[in-house]
Amino acid sequence: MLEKNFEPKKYEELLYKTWEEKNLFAPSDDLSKKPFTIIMPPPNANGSLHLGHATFVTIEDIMIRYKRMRGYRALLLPGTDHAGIQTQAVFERDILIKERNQTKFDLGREKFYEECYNFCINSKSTIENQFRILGASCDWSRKKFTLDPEISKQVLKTFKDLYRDGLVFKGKYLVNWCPRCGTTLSNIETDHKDENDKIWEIKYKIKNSEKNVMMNMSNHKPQDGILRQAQDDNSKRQAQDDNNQNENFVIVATTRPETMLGDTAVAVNPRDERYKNLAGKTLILPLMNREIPIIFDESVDMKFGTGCVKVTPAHDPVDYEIGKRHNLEMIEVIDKFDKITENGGVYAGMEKLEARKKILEDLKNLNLLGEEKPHKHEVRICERCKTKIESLLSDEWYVNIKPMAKKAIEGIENGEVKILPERSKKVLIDWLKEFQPWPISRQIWWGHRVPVWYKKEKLQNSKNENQNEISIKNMKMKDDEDFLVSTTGKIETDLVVVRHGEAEHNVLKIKNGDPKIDYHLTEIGKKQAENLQEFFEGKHFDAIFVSEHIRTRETAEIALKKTKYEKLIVDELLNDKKNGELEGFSENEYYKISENERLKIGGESIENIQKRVKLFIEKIRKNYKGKRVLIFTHSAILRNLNILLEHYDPLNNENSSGKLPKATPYFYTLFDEPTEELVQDEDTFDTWFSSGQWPVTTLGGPNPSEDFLNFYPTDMMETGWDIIFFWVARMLMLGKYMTGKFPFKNVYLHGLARDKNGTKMSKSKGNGIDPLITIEKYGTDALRLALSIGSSAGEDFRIYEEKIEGMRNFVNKLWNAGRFLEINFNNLEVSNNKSQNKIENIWNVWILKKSLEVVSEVTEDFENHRYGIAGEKIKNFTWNVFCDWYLEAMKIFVKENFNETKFVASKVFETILKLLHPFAPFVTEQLWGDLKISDKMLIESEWIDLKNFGWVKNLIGDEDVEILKKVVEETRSIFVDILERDDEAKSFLFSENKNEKILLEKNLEILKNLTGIKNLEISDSKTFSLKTPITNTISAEFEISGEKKEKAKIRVEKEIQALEKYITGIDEKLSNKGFVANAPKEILENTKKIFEKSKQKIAKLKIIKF
RNA sequence: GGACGAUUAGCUCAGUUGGUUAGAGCAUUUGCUUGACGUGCAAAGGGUCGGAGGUUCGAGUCCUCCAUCGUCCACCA
Repeated sequence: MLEKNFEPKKYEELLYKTWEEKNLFAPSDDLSKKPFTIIMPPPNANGSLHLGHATFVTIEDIMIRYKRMRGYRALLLPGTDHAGIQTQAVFERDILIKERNQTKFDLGREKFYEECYNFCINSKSTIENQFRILGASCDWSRKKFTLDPEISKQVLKTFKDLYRDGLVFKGKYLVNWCPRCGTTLSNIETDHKDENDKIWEIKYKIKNSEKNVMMNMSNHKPQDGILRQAQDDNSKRQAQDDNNQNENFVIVATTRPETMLGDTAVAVNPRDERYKNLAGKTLILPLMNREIPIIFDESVDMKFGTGCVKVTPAHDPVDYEIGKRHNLEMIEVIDKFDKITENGGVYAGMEKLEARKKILEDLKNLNLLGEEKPHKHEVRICERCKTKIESLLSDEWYVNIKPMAKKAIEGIENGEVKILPERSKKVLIDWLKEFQPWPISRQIWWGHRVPVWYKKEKLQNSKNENQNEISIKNMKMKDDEDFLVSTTGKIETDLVVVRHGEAEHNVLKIKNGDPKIDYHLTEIGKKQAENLQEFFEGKHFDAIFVSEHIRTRETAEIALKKTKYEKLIVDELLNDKKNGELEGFSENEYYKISENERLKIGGESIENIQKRVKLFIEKIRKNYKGKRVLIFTHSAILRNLNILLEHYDPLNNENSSGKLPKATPYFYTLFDEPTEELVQDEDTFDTWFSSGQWPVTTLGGPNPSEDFLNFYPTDMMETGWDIIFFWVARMLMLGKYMTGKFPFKNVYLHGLARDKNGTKMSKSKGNGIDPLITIEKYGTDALRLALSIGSSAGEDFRIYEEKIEGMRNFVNKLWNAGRFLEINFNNLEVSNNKSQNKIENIWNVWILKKSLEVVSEVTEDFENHRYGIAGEKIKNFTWNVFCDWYLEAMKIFVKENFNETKFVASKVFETILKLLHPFAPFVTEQLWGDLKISDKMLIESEWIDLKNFGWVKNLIGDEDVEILKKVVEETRSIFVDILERDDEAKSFLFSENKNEKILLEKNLEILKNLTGIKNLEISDSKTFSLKTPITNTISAEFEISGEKKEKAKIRVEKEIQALEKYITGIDEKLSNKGFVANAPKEILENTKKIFEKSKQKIAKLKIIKF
């Protein structure tokens, strides 16, 4: 017997354990089923569960559970992200500084990495278990971590590939530098913040100024003008500044006076009349006494400040661009530790802000400081630690995303990748169109270390400018020769090996090892080769080999149609296995003969093939060491490559050895020891560089591993819209680059959780909802329902305790419906063989039909990703239809139609459990088990197939239920409102229609129960009572006492009024020629019907006598 | 500065392609209870759908403008 209330804590953990132990989260291995894959956004390994996680887990789990029930090979693949900068910051702050009073330098790089790794592994298991609490039905056997050896290996290799393809470059450019994190950041890793700051005016002397300049200037008012003479200043200053009496100044404004140390020009707008005559002039930079030019640049806003801008190309993005345009010197004056560099003259070594103070002071003393004004402006801050960003020049690795972005844009535009909500399409495309190179190196230790190795000897020759600088970044490299891009520090020769596409002899099942016999590619084979074009486009190979067989050449030629290459090198070592006398035999006959026999008649031994492969590899080693080579060959060669190059086996296991996928690239690397001592680059990759490869690497791609072949490209990428640029854009670009295919077909961007007032949830505001506390209090199902019902793609949603409480109530309601069924039926009976039975009870017919309507609607909503709406419909059906009407009526009729009712109630409840399971997996699974619906668990049951319910269509009686419902609603309302539930008063129902009268009589007990009127009778009309029409033929009649008559009268009058108003509207409509002519038939006829009905009702109401 | 979104009952939100008298939950008021559930049941009050135009036989729904709020992007010294 179920308990009175559902207590989630009692069941949730156990249920999850059972699912997991029974391995029900793993995708079915039935390959005839379609795959449906979601790669989960990996949460940061350092943190704990927050509502954002709960949101995506809920939505993704809904998708996966639904698809699993629909019979897909559903895979929800979990994982965690090492989250470079963030983890390093957390680890430094919380562990090193707080607990041990250490810095990372105390540990050193290796130790730091090791300890940070352990720290992550610990947090990782915490968050993984928290995902279990959320009910995520993900396949834990496939879980991944961005720093797993296999993943890391591929991440580094991708960098190498990009480098080989000319898409990676190193350069010294202006970057966003976070002084706290001590690293470069990409643009999207910075935020903007309004800040109340100050702006200072500084005077820059014009060198050798002439009178005419001064005269022109005097035409301007001091406020907007902008050149002022020293004489304009007060006499005190004049006295101090006697020597400069006749000099002119340009006044610039700045919020960051310290940057003036690096000024190399002052810019004005070329259209600015005020400064036309400054052409060719130079200025003397105060404090530094450096001569700097006046330049003219369109980017200067004439209306802002004085219209003169000091230009510091090395420390400001705008100035940097101006500097590039005008070929200005870039003088670095602020270093990566926020100190003034040795270029800063006497200020060298000072803290940035300290220097600012001193500079202002010195300027004041020199009488060169103008006004100081408060100034509100936007500053850039570090997305992670909120520290103000410094712009400075730094050597970084960049990815030229332009070609990849172009492809991504195409994919989005042509619908290859669909995005929900639609509007995000434009946002994403606009962002991709900006084509800014992506800086991917970060100056932190935690992450994938940049796989670039410098020759130590050369490094020692170059000078390390700054003692504090622990990076080798600033060391100069002469050219490409001086470094090696390598994932291991060894010289790496990459082989991409492709088996030919399907050829004629494959179809004919004929053995062919003689290259003189031409078997061409079939149409399918050509198609297979064509599918490689996208992958090879833009890729560079140092040599391309084919075997002597025409099929490899054809495959190569088609596959490389979009690729630039010189020639195909034919090498007989790559030929297919020789068959000797068995050449041309059918496979059947061939395999009848033993290996030994075959060798005797000229067949080729495995040893011999291996010898050929070895020879070939030696050849490559000799001629293409450190390069990348593409090979088109045969399965025999591929297999033996696998055996020979033990370091990597793309076949994964022996089961797959039977069939090697055709026209699929396999990747191998040959390693050779370098001859010189090498030192690895000290930077690590931007976290998003590895997560950008996530859908590929988690599946073991781009190597043709089983999972990669079975699940890539994935079906759905579900994530928050806030990381669309960070992540979605990068995955599209890198996934396509790595595999030739976009990593997912659909993107669903969920909204972000907000509190009741619509403000973002954050720890600092304290308005966040902790999912774990919430679950503890209300259960996982309640939280999941609150997060999913009423949410839609891209729309932020509000979540608050009352909402969760409401969902908890619903879960309990469902539980009790189950409990009620258990009380009545003990267990449920859903076997399909009863489907042929006639259903006689009208309530049973009605609920069955209603439930199927819901199935149909909800299924469509699921298919269209309207999960919020689907959930709401199920909830409403369960509560307001099944419980409030059906179960209430059932209480009365269950005894008469026990078997039939048991069957129908079971069937409908089964339906409810199935529909609701994706949203509320725990309570539904528990009920499913407790009511013994099936031996299978609910999670593995099949979705309702409407085809099995065709017979329901022919059942009749559901319309009668609609009539009864109406009777109940009308009667109940009057009974409560007018009669004030006076049980003494007599209440009657009356129908002019004989059948209806029988219907009412038959359902009298139900009507009594539903209306709450104990004395309800079916009777002939009594004219002395309050008689209210319900339908055209049915009326309810009440015997009411004197004081209630007035109330009744008001009610009836009100109703008449409303109806009359309504009917006037309809009348107008119907007399409108346009409406009659244009409205669709259905609408028109419906309107007419309603008009008549309403008219009749009014008439009936009007004749009521009180 | 550019782009996008929102504005419907006191609060939080639905309202699919324009077509019956605009819905739900919460909150409010009133009443109900001997067994599925008070984490419940029933009834009631509450909206000229932000404003102004327009298209249409018909607009919460489509178009234009405006207002307010919000978000994202962007180099304003």
